[in-house]
Amino acid sequence: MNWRVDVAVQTPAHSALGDVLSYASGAPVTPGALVRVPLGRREVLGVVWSVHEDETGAPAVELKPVAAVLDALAPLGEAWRDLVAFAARYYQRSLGEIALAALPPQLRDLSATQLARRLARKSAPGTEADEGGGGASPAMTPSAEQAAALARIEAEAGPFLLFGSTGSGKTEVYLRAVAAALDREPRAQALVMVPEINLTPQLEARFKARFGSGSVVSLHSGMTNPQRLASWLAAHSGAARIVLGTRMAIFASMPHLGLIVVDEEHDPSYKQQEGARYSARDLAVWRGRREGAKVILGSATPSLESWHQSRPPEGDAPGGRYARLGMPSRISAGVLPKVRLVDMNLQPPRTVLSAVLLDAIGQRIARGEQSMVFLNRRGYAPVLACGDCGWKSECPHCSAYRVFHKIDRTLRCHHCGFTERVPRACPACGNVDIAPVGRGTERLEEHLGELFAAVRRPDGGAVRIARIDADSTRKQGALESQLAAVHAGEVDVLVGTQMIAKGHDFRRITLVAAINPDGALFSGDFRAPERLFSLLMQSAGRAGRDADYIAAQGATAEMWIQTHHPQHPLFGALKRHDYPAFAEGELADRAAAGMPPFAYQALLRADARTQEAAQAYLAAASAAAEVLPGADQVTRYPAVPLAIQRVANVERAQMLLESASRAALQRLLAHWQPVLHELRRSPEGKGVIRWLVDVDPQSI
DNA sequence: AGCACGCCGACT
DNA sequence: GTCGGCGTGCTC
Repeated sequence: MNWRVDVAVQTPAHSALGDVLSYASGAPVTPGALVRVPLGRREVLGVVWSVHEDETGAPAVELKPVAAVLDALAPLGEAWRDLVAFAARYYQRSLGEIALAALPPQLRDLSATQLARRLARKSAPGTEADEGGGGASPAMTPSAEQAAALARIEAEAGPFLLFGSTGSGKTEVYLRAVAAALDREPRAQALVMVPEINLTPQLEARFKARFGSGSVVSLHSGMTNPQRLASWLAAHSGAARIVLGTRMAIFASMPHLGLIVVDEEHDPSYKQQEGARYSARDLAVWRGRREGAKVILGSATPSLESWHQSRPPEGDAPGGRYARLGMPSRISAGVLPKVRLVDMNLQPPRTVLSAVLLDAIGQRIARGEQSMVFLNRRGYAPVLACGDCGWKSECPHCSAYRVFHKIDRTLRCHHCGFTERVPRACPACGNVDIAPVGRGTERLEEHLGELFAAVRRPDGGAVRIARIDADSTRKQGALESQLAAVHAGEVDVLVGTQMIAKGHDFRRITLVAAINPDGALFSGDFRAPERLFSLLMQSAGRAGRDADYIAAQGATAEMWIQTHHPQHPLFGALKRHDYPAFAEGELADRAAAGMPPFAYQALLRADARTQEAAQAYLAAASAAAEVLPGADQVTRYPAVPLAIQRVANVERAQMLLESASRAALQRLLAHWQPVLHELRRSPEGKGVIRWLVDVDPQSI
């Protein structure tokens, strides 16, 4: 008897190959099994998607046989395959691309015997770590708010939006919800996701302290391939009861999944920005429903999508699909920091740091407290310019300026990476008087150093200023050691990008300042205010985390914001720490303008040698979409260049699709896919390097 | 995506 | 005379 085995292999999103490739097998193979199959001249890893009995015996086309079945490993479950299939369909990618990306990379290079050997070694006695559960650290008594949230999580199906301000103890709720889920069923597993790799170590420590280290594994791209494989295998076998990870972890194979937690669910990093552009948060909700696992989305500043989805019923209008659990009180520090706005219109022109803010920082230094100054732009200056001829440090390959990095005297393009030494004189006219324009964290650090040069700390020492951004933390372990220095009190003023605003628990910081956040207020990107509000709330949350310290010092934690628009409603809501008010305002605007979450969007992007070629492709694609199913309910906007039109000598253009009906948009996209593929081969597709579809784009 | 084949410039 | 540039084409 012969079988035809349909296998998902890593075929690119827009190759002419179908979703699955068929192979011959002399024995039946279980769907979900991992196999090695010949593809062209090489042999690749694949996932068996379906198996058909081949009754004819003599097939029309000769199929190549399956090379090997990795039968040491249990086949991937139906629920996992459904998740992969859904993600592939929804985000317009090939099945194999998602399926293979969801597996640990090392699995691709392992033969059947190598894998079997590895698994045998893993299950050998002596390698088992301590059992989870028993060595659990004692938990504190939950607050009334935490207890109420947990009771609803226990009683209702969810999904839940846990809306808790910074310091309200969301992590304790996660820990207890995980404990409850694991107790409910002896084999149950929990998946806990965080937005950034940097945030995994402290969370991992808390979970290991509570549940024992043997049952907790991590899954993120900062791990080595062998580590990732080990974690993945532990999750797949059920040995790991708890998986902590970044967005990639949403595809972890967890046969007994009972709970999914998405911490900081509003964070943009849950949306993958290259390759398959999936949202791990949205997939978490889908996966939870498919597998009967509870889902908890947690945030102090939820995404407007989740906030809207969790709206309570009002009059005869039904509520959203999520249950909203509010935890407004801050337990780790008595009061939220006081928000102070500095009206920069009243400051001398071109002021970087206002006198009042400098004074406030100076007072902190005098008291031995720490301050954090935050500017979302790394480098010394965003542009270098010639005063004589008007030359600017443009990148020759991109439509952007190269950033001046004084520390190594380079001009660096933050888009394509092109780096040169800073010229001694203007490359255009030879003038030696070329000057930095604007400021980044490097320059701010230098500037603060000059301003506080004469100031002494209480112990008589000089003021210590440190900077944390992508440049200062490039080396392995650099972030950890710099954070440790801040914690140890070895820093008085910390300068940094948004990297320092996220999650890190600085105990001794009593002042946080945003130097220049105005850019996002009137940005073309409709989500910019939402991101700014969230960032400022999170930054504010960094101040005064150590309640005992604050109380003992009689200090007040403060969040300072320098702005030219102190009357802006965003700042009004921020002053009151009133996310709901901010959200209602934004949602009203979005509803009026017919934007998400009241509409669904997708982008078609084309990259080409010339802008004309990119736009011609998009225009042809738009014209072809006219007659497709769903087109009558989908608005197609004209093709436009991207904000940064050219990167690494590639011209980029995009086109927005929008619909009040997610189904209609999906229908159109599904029918569009083959057309887009074909169009690339036609004259209209001449010069197009690549195209891609981004469903539910993060920014447009 | 890989990995081939295939047809035109500067080097041992 | 070869090494190698990346343009098109194919992979069950």
